[in-house]
Amino acid sequence: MTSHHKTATVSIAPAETEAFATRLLRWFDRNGRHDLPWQHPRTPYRVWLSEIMLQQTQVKTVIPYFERFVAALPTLPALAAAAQDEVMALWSGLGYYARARNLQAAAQRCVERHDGELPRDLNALTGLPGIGRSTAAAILSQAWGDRHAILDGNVKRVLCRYHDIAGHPGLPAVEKQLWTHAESHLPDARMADYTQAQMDLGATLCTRSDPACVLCPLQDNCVARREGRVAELPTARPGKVVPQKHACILWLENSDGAVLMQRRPPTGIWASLWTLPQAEDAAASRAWFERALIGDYDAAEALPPIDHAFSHYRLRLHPLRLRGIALDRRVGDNDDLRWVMRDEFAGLGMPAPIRKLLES
DNA sequence: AAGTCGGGGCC
DNA sequence: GGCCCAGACTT
Repeated sequence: MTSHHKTATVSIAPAETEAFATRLLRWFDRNGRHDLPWQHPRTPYRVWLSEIMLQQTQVKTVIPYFERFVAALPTLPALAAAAQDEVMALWSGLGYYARARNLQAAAQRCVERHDGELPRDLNALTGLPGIGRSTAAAILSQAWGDRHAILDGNVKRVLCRYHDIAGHPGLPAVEKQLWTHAESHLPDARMADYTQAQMDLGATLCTRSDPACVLCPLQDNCVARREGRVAELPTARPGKVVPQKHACILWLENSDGAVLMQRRPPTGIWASLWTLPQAEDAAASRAWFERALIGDYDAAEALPPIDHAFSHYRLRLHPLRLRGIALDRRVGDNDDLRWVMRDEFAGLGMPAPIRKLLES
C-alpha cells in the first residue's frame, strides 16, 4: 500500500466539484462526439440498445451492429415479438450473447408490465435483465436528462487519475469510492450531454495508453497529472493464468451440400448459438458420429486447428470435414440439429470462429 | 470476492 | 501476444 492511497472517506471541495462538470461540458461542446448513430434520433429504445451493445465493446465495433439491429427491429415491441433466432443472428459476432437474450427478455417484460415502454425509474430499470446500475443511469440521463451518475470503464479511468486512486477499479472497495466521486461531480443541468461528455473524454483524450493530457479540460485539477502518475493509473487487473482447452468439431455435409449444425444449450459458452457438432476429444467425436450418422468416419479430412481466445480460457478447435453424410433415421432432423444450406447461414446466430470457418 | 460470459482494437 | 473495452450475473 502506497502513501497516496485514499481511504473510503472522501471530501470534495465545492469549487472543484463545479469545475469538473463545467470544464467538461465546455470541452464537450467543441470536441465531443455529437454524431453517433444512437444520438439521432435519441429515443429511449435506441439509447438502451446502444448501452447494452457497448458493454465491454468499443464504439467502432458496435456501430455497424447497431445500424443493422435497429433497421431490422426498430422498436421495443418489435424486439419483444421477434424470434429468438433472429435476435441472435443480429447479435452474431458481437460476443457476450447473454446480452442479446437479456435484451429480448427485458423487452418482453416491458410489454407485459410497462405498457411496451422502458420504465423511467432507476430501480425499475435495474430490475430488468442485463441492466445494472451504471447502464440504468446512462439510459435515464441520456434519454430523459435525469440526474444519475454513471460509472463505466471510461469514467473509472478518468476518476482514478483525477483523484489519484490506486487499486484495481474492479475491486468493490475501489468501486465504491469511485461511485462517491462520480455522484459528487454531477451538474444541475445538461445531464445527457454530461454523461456523453464523460465517455467521450475517456474514449478520446483520457485513454488507457498515451493519454492526451495537454488537451484535457481537467488537467489543472487532475492529481495524477500533477503527481506524474497518469501512466500507472488506473491500476491494472492482477494477472491470471488462462487454461488451454481443446475440442473436436465435425464439418459434415450431405449430398445436397447442406451442413449439419447443432444448437448449443441455453446456458454456458455460446449459449443458444448454432455451431458445428462439437466433442471434447476424438473418441467422443467418433462415438457421437457413429450413433447419429451414416458414413465413413475414417474418411474425414483433418483441417488445420483453429485457435480462439476467450477472456478466461483458450480454445483450440480441431475440425474434421466429411461429405456425403446422412443422418441415421433414428436421430432425425429437429429443432436443435438440422441441415443448413449455405444461403441460410446469415439468418443464424453463429460463433465468430465457426462462421469464419464455414464461410472461408 | 471470484468466476463466467466474446470478440475485436490496439499496443 | 497481452491487455482492455459504454458490465451484468452467478456462485
